[in-house]
Amino acid sequence: MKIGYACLTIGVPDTNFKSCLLKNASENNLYELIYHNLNALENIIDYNIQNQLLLFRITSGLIPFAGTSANTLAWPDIFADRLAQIGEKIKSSGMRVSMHPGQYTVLNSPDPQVVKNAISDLDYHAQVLDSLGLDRQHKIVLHIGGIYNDKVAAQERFISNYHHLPETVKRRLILENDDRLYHIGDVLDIAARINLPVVYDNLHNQTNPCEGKTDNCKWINHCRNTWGKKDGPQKMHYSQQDPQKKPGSHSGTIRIKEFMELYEHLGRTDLDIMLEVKDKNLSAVKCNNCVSTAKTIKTLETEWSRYKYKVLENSPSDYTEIRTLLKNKNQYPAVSFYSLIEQALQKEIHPGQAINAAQHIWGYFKNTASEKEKSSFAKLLAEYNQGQTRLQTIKNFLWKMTLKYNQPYLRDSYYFILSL
DNA sequence: TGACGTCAAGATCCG
DNA sequence: CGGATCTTGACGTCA
Repeated sequence: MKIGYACLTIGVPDTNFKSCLLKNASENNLYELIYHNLNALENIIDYNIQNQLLLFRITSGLIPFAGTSANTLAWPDIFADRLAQIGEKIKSSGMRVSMHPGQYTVLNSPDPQVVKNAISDLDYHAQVLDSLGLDRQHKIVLHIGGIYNDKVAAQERFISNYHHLPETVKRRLILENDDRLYHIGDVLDIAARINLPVVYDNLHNQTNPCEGKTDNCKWINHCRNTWGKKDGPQKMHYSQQDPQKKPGSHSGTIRIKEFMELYEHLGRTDLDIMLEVKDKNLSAVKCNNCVSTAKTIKTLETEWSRYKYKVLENSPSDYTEIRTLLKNKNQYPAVSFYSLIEQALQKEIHPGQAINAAQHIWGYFKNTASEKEKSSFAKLLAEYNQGQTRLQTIKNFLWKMTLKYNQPYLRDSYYFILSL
């Protein structure tokens, strides 16, 4: 079982993607953007390998405006070597990647121009994966599209347009249930007629269930049969509802107990799970660590080193409890560990605790900081105490100090990137 | 015509 | 001037 995340990282240096407005999409500009984005992608792949994250979705924004008339750059040729290099890392590490055109790529539109654009966009996605030198187990995920007042006709149009796709796309295409129009039953019907694998999305099935059936395991096992040997292991999308937001909104982090319930109820590990969640790689590492049986307390200690100051800021009592939990070096209490972190991060930050955590961070600098920096920090704390400065300002200051005085331990801390 | 979703660019505001 | 915060853009469908 591989567990992965989609498109972006948090807290990993030099992994941001760039884009531009349509009006600025000159060849020169596009060249620079692609050059930058391929470096970012390679840095993400490196990070994934280091952290044993072997499932990943590549962002559709990798090549800005690819597949549209705004980008006439021969990017597959120009960047052939770079793409091949990155592909080698993916292959040699055993990583599986995918791509997922968004809700605006609609293959079954009654408008021929929209269909043409969709085909061109799918072709672009296939070109990326082909240029990376990856086989057909590296998939392209697509939704069915719109209904246009006639669902039957719309489904027929999807199938007929599918047949017009180039082989490079067909061999990678897999279909996903969406949160509004085509539920998992619809998608299974369509997929059966054109022999495509189906990706089950649990949250989409919650907001758009098939015949009111929300038994995840049932649908997952149903979809299993759509996956052929050449397609690689079955894939599914997993996400959780953000309780604060409207139905269908992804949660900030994967609540680990809820995830483990599904994992254990499933009782099989011959499938890959793509997480869709705001904290991206953080949840992927979390879930990975919790399903792994081969890890030791050392893994959790490394994770703790990243979370600890953030936990201290939100909840000193949970901080103490986690430290106690990690004292027994012969156990591997991963789920308890992450549950306590989740509990801590849900708590409201009290100013006194925030100052305490900031002072812990400051401890790394108090002997080396200049007089000016010392007085700046003191001033910020005092202002924050009186409600005149935001906590974020203090954190920005400490982040600058972290880079200036090169403190790797702090540089990797989630204290700086988890804002909730 | 606005909402939907997602991200970063671009614009604007502030000290 | 630099940094923080707000608005816009790019896509297509549906209410």
